Amino acid sequence: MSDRQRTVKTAMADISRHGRPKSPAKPPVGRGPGAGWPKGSGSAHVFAAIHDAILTLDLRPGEDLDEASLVARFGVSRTPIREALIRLAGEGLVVLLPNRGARVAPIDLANIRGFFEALELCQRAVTRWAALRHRGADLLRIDATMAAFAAAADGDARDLGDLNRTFHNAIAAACGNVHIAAAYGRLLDEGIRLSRLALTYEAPLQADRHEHLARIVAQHRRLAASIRAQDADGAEALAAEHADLFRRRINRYLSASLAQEIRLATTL
Amino acid sequence: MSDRQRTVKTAMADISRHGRPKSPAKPPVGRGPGAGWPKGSGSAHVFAAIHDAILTLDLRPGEDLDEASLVARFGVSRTPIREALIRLAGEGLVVLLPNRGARVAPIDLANIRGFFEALELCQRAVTRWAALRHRGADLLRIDATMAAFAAAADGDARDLGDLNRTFHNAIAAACGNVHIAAAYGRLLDEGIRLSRLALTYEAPLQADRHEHLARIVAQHRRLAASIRAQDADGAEALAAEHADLFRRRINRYLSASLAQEIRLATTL
DNA sequence: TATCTACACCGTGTATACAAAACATGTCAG
DNA sequence: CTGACATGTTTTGTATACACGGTGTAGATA
Repeated sequence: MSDRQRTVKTAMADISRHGRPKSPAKPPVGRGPGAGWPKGSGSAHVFAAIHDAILTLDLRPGEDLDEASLVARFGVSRTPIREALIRLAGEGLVVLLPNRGARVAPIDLANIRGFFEALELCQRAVTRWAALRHRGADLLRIDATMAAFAAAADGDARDLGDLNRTFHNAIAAACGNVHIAAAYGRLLDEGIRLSRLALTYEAPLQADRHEHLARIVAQHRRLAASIRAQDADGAEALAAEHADLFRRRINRYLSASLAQEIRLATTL
Repeated sequence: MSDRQRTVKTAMADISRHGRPKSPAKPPVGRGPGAGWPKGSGSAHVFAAIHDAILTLDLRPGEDLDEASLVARFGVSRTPIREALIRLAGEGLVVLLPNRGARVAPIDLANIRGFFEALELCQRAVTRWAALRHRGADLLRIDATMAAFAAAADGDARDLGDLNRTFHNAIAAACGNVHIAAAYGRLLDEGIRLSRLALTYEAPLQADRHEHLARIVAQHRRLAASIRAQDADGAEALAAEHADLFRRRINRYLSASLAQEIRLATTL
């Protein structure tokens, strides 16, 4: 077996170890034809599982994905695997190399400025429009997701990325512009990867972690309040500030890790 | 044969009548296994052909796409057809209905305001950043595509949509932000469909057509000049103005067609 | 006549078989 | 010893076979 296959299988095994995925990793009854998932759900399951694994970095950026390993892991044939990979490529999470397979989209740290630039632009737009156009149900969702994040932050949950994304997606759902909301959603996905990449360089229990979380929660609260008050300018300004907080945090971690690597490289 | 199949075949036959596609509609040698396109190109060809047909409205918005007809039309099996449809769905040009096939994404005139809003936002950003960050090769491409559009407009070419899109894509390529450029590219695609939809309601040789084209060409020229001069504010303002010109043109045609339809409906 | 149901047909989702391209390995010539 | 070439293996791209879900229709019943 080649090295490519091993890496994928290892990462997928990690999923099980972490308790993911929520849905069963294998079809209810067994293998073989006619014994799989209901009907159109095999491809959807594979897509969701790989999507999740990429966002959690269980499948690391740049890692090779060969179809044979995925077939073995998910117990479906190559057809739904390939469909899932194509869909993931459409979302920018996977890169397809003609005649040479697929790999997890690398995180382009060289152009990270462009990422934050796009994130700020979309976040400002989405938040402003949400303030202007939200409906009752939107506010309920925004408040609920905000509370979920705040509770998890209080409770010392380890990974707040998903909850933060859910909060901002709730705002995006209220903005009344599917085009920008879709682009924003992708940026949020990429942001989760960045955030978790930075976490790997972060000391597990950093000194200012609680302070930082409190700042995020406070900004979320002000964001939700200005949206509720239909204060477009205020919401947009807060969105920019919030994006900047994220940017500074990531940049801090990345430059710290860079310094660390330089230190390592020079002492060798 | 069902009605669904007939509609697709008719539209595809239109492609041949119009002289499209540029690449051969069938593999060089013939049908059957082992006689198709090189290797990974069958799917790519189908994707490009359907993509083109959707943008030209040869495949009309909302039209059903069944795999059997596409198989017959392109001479490849269902597998590359399905891959192409999935990719197109990823770009928002096709809608996949679980267990019930695919259809060309409808043009959502009800939310057209959101489209123009997103277009203006992305066009402003992309054009501003292009002014700030362009490189030499970018300017060459921008000028070349601008000249191509202007020449075609002078020469009374019938369909300037592609050339206009190429010009703005050249600007997007110079903006140094792949995230927003990608979102902008999709909006330009949808804009072409909108433009051609409006054209169907337009009298073939409208009185103010030349005046309108001259205005577009003039704006393109000023856009390129401000980008070259690295005048970010000027470029962004022009981008907004240019988007607004497009919006007003589409809205004019659409409300004219709406009035026409109401007139028709009330006289019946 | 209207409605409900059983059934057959059609089309999609998945599995698998086959072909071609890329990759690795080993051999031979220089 | 090095490099180029040939061959076998691996992996992807495509074709095809099969099974399930959805849909429409015909017949029965109220």
